[in-house]
Amino acid sequence: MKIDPTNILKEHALKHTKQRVRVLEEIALDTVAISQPELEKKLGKEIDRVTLYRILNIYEDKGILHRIMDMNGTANYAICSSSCSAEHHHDEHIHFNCTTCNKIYCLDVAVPHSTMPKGFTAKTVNTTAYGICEKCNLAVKKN
Amino acid sequence: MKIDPTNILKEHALKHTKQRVRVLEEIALDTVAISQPELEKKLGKEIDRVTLYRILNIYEDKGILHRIMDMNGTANYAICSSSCSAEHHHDEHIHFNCTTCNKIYCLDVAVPHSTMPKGFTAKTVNTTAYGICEKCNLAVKKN
DNA sequence: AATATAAATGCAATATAATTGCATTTATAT
DNA sequence: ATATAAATGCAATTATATTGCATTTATATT
Repeated sequence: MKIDPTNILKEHALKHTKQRVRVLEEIALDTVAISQPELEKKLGKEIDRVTLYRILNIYEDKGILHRIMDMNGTANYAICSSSCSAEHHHDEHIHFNCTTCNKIYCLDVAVPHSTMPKGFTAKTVNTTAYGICEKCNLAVKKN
Repeated sequence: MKIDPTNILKEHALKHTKQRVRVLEEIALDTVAISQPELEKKLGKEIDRVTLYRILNIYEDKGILHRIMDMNGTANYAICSSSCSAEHHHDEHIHFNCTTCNKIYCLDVAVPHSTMPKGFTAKTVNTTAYGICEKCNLAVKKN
């Protein structure tokens, strides 16, 4: 995914700081979502823990990133598709959480719709499939 | 939901202790999932924090409870339907997470199936809808 | 019913994660 | 060039989870 951090920050009226740029760069490196601890490990020397928290929060608020919780309650972040906004996260796609390598993929698969019971109004629907990802499936075959 | 703690414990070859019974009783009170902090608040006088963690973990392992993470990374617990086992959690239903009261409902709605991309093998699929639950929707209308 | 023993509990200590307050630094509008 | 409003980093705090170990408890056996 090719992103332009400077432009993203401008679009959302956020100050352009090197920490904010670095976070976006790091997350954009992979289409796979990256976890908070991984980010912290990668950026820990350059960016303070607290600052990282704050940057991730503001990015989520603005709809720049979206946050996916894995089964351990760890936050994972991925760049939102361009149609996201602060009001409405367009994260109605399927996440695939590999139980071997723990990576979270954003799958390009339509979310099947299901009707809610009477009285319940759904805003967003999130589907996460747990299983073995392509890479780990291949790794098993090799051994 | 009518459950028999003594029987459940026996079925899973778990020792019958008053703490374990209390946890099951408390969770069975409501069809809605209960969060770890809520449980802790309710049982904190009777059961030690650590013991509670351990009981919840063992119940999850055995397939007696299933754990649903809410968007804050907080664990919520609900009694598994009888078809659950240690090997295979039958949690292929839809959860509804109310963004107002934060409660998580286990909806009795079939999970729509979606096909995984080539190379990905899914074991379980979890769908969570976020929105306003029946109770909170009614509460709004009243005001 | 008494007792051996293996497991569960509770407490203290430790580890890990997240948040808050505040002084300093930095981006940007003028 | 500079004023100022915001972001950062650090220290301290608070919250959450885990580990080790002594004590208690459930249950199988006699």
